[in-house]
Amino acid sequence: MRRTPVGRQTRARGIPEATVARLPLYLRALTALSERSVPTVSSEELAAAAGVNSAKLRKDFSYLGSYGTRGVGYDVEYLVYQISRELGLTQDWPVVIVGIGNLGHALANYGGFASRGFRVAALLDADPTVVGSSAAGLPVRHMDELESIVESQQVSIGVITTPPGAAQQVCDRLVEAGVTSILNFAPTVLTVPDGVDVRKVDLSIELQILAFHEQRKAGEEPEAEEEPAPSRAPGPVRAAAAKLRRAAGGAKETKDAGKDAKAEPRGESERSAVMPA
Amino acid sequence: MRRTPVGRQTRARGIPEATVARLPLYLRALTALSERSVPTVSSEELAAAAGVNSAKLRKDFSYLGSYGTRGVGYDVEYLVYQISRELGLTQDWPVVIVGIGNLGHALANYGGFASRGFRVAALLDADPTVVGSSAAGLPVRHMDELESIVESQQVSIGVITTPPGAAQQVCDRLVEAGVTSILNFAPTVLTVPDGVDVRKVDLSIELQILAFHEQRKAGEEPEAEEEPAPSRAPGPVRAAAAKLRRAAGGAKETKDAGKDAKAEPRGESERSAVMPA
DNA sequence: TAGATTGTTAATCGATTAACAATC
DNA sequence: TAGATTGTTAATCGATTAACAATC
Repeated sequence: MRRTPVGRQTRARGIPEATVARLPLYLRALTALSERSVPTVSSEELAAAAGVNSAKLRKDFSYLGSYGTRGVGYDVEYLVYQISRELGLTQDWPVVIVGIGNLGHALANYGGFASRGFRVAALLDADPTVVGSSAAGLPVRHMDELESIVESQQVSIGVITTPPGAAQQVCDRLVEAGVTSILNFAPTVLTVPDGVDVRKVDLSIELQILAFHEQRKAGEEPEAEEEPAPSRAPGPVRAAAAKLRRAAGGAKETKDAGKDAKAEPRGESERSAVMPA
Repeated sequence: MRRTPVGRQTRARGIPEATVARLPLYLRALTALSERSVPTVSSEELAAAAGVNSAKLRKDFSYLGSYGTRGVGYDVEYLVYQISRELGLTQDWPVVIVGIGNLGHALANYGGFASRGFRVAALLDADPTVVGSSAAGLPVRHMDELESIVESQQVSIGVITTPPGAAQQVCDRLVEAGVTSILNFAPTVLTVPDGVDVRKVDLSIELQILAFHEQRKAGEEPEAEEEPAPSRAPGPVRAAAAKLRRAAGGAKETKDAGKDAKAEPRGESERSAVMPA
């Protein structure tokens, strides 16, 4: 259905985004099995290790091709290779990291990059007091060198770990220099031209989502006390009301403890809240 | 439809997970407007600032209640308050960070936490050479103190930034001590009992997803050269084949450049690849 | 062969989007 | 009033899941 008319050994294209986002999970689980020299694995076992359900895993794999053996399972090594290839991890990806603060340092040292074909081509910073220092055995170089590094090392992926104020400007320079994929850790929405991919990691978003659910675990009162009625008055009056409420502040909000006030295992969200059985 | 039978001013519960995940984006955009003293904003403007489309934003807000004014837009301050309240950010959330390496340091210093009601109650580490040092003005304390800190400070959220090998064990102790929400930065699938939420941030997954799309930008050949036919032989033979191919290694894979080989703007994925127009 | 497990179908569920009536 | 913009509907799209025929 999603599959393109299948020729002889042409595999389907148009792998769903949700599937792509899970391939790294499978790959990690498979790599662990491989290191333990486990030769084959069933969809049930692998799904458990990756924290998803087995029907989803089989469906996901079906987009890649028929790499399993009925009655037996999947060959671990073969699948590691196929998924790696599908993700593009069988080739070398030079990346630059821009903004070498705490987070830039952490990323430069992060083992998960190198082991997956990502090679830190350079660490860059605009601050002269940081330039010249070293992180993860690499020298921190000045932003001025960005263009020449991107060009000479054929860098197509940039990682932004600058303060939010500098992110768009850095992004523009990366794109101008030829980078076509950007991983943004700065809490800013980046604007990029067509053909450039941006993905974002916001360290506080996940925490906020946890707070949302945590809040619901707390308020179990069946008959909850009501919020003051939302004012129907126009803007300014509302704003004033908001300030008043905010001033009232810290008071724990119980309000309507609804049907899902109970801890709700969210299953596999896109963002992969993993709750294996 | 999703709405519970509506009483007088009871707002809907059961906000979709996808909506919850976007509330922090809206909140950030609104906070920026608030700092510029912008009094009201339309769904169109706010959507652009948050990097989503306006229909989605209005739909999202409709789950929270009717906080806009037709013909006018939304009162910025009022909406900041409502979203903060919905996310549970109007209360104080003490968190512990376990594992004070580079990433733990980065998180301890991360401004986005404090500004949203998250307070670092303690930094913990098992390594005696790290214990006693300080990060972000806080002393690093020994793991032994975990239980007493969680109890005395009523900590319900724990952040794990340990090496992968230690993560499950740390998780178990956190849960045992009373923590019911866990943000996991270690690349491991954590097992937790019902009622405990786990969210995961994997720094390399996003990079792998970028690589997947980057790979497709490169191979534009209309008639692509085929992959060697997937072997239909059983396990061991495949494994051998895989090893052979891997040895052949670095060679750039062009293979089937399918219909979506072109750079595909992914729109708003769950993981929020933001590509504003 | 009998047992195991894949790959696929089809039903269901949830999320996105355009369009527009309601209404400020 | 006329213009603007929300809140909601309904259609569409995409993702999940259980179930099972195919087949090792």
